[in-house]
Amino acid sequence: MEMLGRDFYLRDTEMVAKELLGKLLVRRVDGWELALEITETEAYIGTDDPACHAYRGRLTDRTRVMYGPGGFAYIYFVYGMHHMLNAVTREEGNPQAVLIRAGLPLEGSDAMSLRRFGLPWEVLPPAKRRALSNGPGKLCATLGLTRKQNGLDLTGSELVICHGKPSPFAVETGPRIGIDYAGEAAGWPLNFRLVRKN
DNA sequence: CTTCAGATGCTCT
DNA sequence: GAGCATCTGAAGA
Repeated sequence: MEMLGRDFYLRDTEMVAKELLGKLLVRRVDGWELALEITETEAYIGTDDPACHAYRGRLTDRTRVMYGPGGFAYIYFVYGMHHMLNAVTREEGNPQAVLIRAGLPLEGSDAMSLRRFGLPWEVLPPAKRRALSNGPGKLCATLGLTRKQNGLDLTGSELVICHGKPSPFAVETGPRIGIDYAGEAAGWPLNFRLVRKN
């Protein structure tokens, strides 16, 4: 599978968020190659977005990666126990990012299952199979992503995004999740979900 | 299926 | 010290 190049990320964040749907998120760790199809994303569009960590130009150690060029991983820690994975977008100095909220295991599901539950994929009940990567915190736990991976180059090798198999799907748009503090901006239609028809 | 509380620690004021 | 881009299990309907 061909990896997305830097230019993919140096564009309009909303467009990148939509186009990341159906792409393959590939994580190489402990000799494994894990891959998920991205099924939900969310755009955080910079200094004028009250929900964005870089709102009003806030620049701290945590948000620093967002101020660099697109195509790098912005991974942060919330709620005392969960990590969130974002793909930084736009050019250097324009702090925007796409939160990867969910995916479907496509490769290495056995390794993912062992990492999360200590059980092989074959014996996982359907509910636990779904729980591997149907939320942003779960996805990071399953792929072994923590703040140690913050700043990884998405055009490198440990964590990359590739073109998926061509397969038609629809895109559903909705409000962003879990950011009520952002007021009206929570309702901006910047959440995108991949929906495949039957 | 739904709601709900508690967990837990880093980040910024 | 307050709040957070969440998850889980338990309980009810």
